[in-house]
Amino acid sequence: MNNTPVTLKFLAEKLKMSVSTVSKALNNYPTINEYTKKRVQEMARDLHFTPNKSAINLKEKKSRIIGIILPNLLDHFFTRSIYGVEQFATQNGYNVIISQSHDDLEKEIQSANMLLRSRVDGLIVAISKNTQDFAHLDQFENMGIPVVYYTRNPSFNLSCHKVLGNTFQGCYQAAKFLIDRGHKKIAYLGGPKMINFTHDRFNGYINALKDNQVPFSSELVAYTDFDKENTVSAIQHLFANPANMPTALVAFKEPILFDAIKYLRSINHPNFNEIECIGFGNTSFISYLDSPPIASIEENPESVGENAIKLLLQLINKEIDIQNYQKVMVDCKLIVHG
Amino acid sequence: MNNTPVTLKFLAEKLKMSVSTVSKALNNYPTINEYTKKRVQEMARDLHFTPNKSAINLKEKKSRIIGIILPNLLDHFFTRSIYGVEQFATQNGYNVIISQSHDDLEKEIQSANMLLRSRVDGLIVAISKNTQDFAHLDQFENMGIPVVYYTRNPSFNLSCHKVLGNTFQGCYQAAKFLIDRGHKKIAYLGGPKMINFTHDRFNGYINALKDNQVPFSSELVAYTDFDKENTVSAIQHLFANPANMPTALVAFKEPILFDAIKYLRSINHPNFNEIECIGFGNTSFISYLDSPPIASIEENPESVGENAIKLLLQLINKEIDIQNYQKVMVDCKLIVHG
DNA sequence: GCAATTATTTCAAACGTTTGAAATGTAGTT
DNA sequence: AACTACATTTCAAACGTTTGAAATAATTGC
Repeated sequence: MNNTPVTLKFLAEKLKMSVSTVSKALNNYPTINEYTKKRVQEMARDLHFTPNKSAINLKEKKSRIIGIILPNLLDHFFTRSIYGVEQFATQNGYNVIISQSHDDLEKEIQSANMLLRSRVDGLIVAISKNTQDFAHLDQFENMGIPVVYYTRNPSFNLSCHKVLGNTFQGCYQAAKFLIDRGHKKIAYLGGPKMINFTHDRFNGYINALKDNQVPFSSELVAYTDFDKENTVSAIQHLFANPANMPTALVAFKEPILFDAIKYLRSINHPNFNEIECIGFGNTSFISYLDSPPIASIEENPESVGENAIKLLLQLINKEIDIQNYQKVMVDCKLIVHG
Repeated sequence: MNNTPVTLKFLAEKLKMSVSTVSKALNNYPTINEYTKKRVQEMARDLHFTPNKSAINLKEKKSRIIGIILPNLLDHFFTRSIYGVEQFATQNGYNVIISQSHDDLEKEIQSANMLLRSRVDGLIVAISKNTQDFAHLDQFENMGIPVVYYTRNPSFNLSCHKVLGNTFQGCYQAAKFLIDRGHKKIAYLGGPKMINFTHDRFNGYINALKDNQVPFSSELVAYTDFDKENTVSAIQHLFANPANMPTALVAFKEPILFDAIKYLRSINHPNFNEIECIGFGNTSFISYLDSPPIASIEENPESVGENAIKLLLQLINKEIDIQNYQKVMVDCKLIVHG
């Protein structure tokens, strides 16, 4: 359609004034005559002038873009957390570029590099499950671009900003809830050991037992990655000893909890109807299950996202020194169903 | 950390050569001496030179960014379609900015404007459910930036590029499947009438009946938006007449199908166990349901996304004229469960 | 030893914007 | 008429990159 792009220069020529006047008029400089402003703004509107962000970025040395790297968009935790980020970012004039690592380090490095080239003003990242080396992410801080790790983070590393679900508290609460309902044999089905917070969740479980004088039994603890067969054998392990049969179950994440429930039903477990289960998640699908968990540990992903972007913006605006490493915990909430 | 940013100029000063030599060396120009290239590339690596994309975009007049606008990221159809887009875009050196409209026109306009300012090279969009006016999207084509509508599109408008699920074929196939299993009373639970393809799905249903000499009854058709109560009253309507009781159901989308199943079970519908259902979707949660649909209409979102980006890249590369409006249909596949 | 080639490097302008400093215009005072 | 004091506009450089044209250096042939 249009051959000549509508730039400040183009507007300036049309209006027979200088480029700077046009620029200042559009940016509402007080030194520009009101009538001039009106003329410029009308012409800009009529000709559909759209400022070129690349040019602005180049001049301003900032992009007003926040990068997000996360494993995938199929997990509702992540999509819900994005909601929190986007909401708050947009309100503050920032845009968001989302990049999926598909839990693959190579892809994560690619994403990081492209976001670096795009000169994002800050980065929010949930690392892939096999990220051990952080050179690709450290680059950002080396260039003065703040990075906030959220959820999945390098647990051993204290020299980075973190926003985490308080997964300890969530798991504690769940176990406590089951104890209060009279359960003495509460099984714990943990997640992949390489995910950093697997340990925190287990500690929440253990501490709830301890604080309430419920004896711990290692027979009642098993781990699984997200693989179905793996989950089944973990469950078989948990329900193996008739003398030590669980009456309740806390699971690392809802899909594996559902797998567990499904398995117990499929083998016609004698106490199936009495077993009370809780998992991390709280998906809307629960309402469609016939044997739903008694409660869910709601991780408040939107809030995690919002806290991450809030912290990031404070770092970008230098309200917090980039070296003054922060750790923010977002509490979980137990949602009792039915 | 670093005070002076590592730019071409900085490298040039370090190496005591001109900016252009450095640039050409990094871009592997044949006129540059091999030894020089090596020196430059090493220095660039050692100093972690990262080309500034804004500067390149400005010079090249293209961003190598594809914009996507879609209603939300909570619907797996959309997240799966993004997978297809991202995959193919990345392979071809493009990055993707995703923006959610939250099914709100105002937010969609904002997203469009920001993507326009970012000078995306192309746009893929699934419009919000109340987008009637397209000025904010037409801007792109006016600036020569191709737009591909996918899934949700302005149905009345032939002057735009479209990539659509062949929802007619999907629904036809589902109805045909049920007919072949001997059903004569197949109910149809449709989606919001303002979504453009609601009609196509209904037509698939109707045509399957017609082609197989199954009489049509308007009592067996009802519509719902995604609101639960609305769905329940639609279901009540479908199962109201004892003389015309459905034995099967085709639903617009799985969540509403699940609501339907749940309701029928809750009222202890006498034929509940015989009723066979099919919905659009195919989510992984189906495996956890006790009364799962007999089949799902898999819409192949990844393929829809991939077709959209393929078409878009052809338009960007001018392999297809921007005015030569294309319509691509992606077939659905019936997945029989169990 | 010098012109003719060829190889390699540098110059300079451009992309579209912002912004402090300088220039110009206008009105008010004396 | 000359001066000050503003109001308004323009100049010019800068941001980091690319690239054709021009300049320079190195090599070859005679």
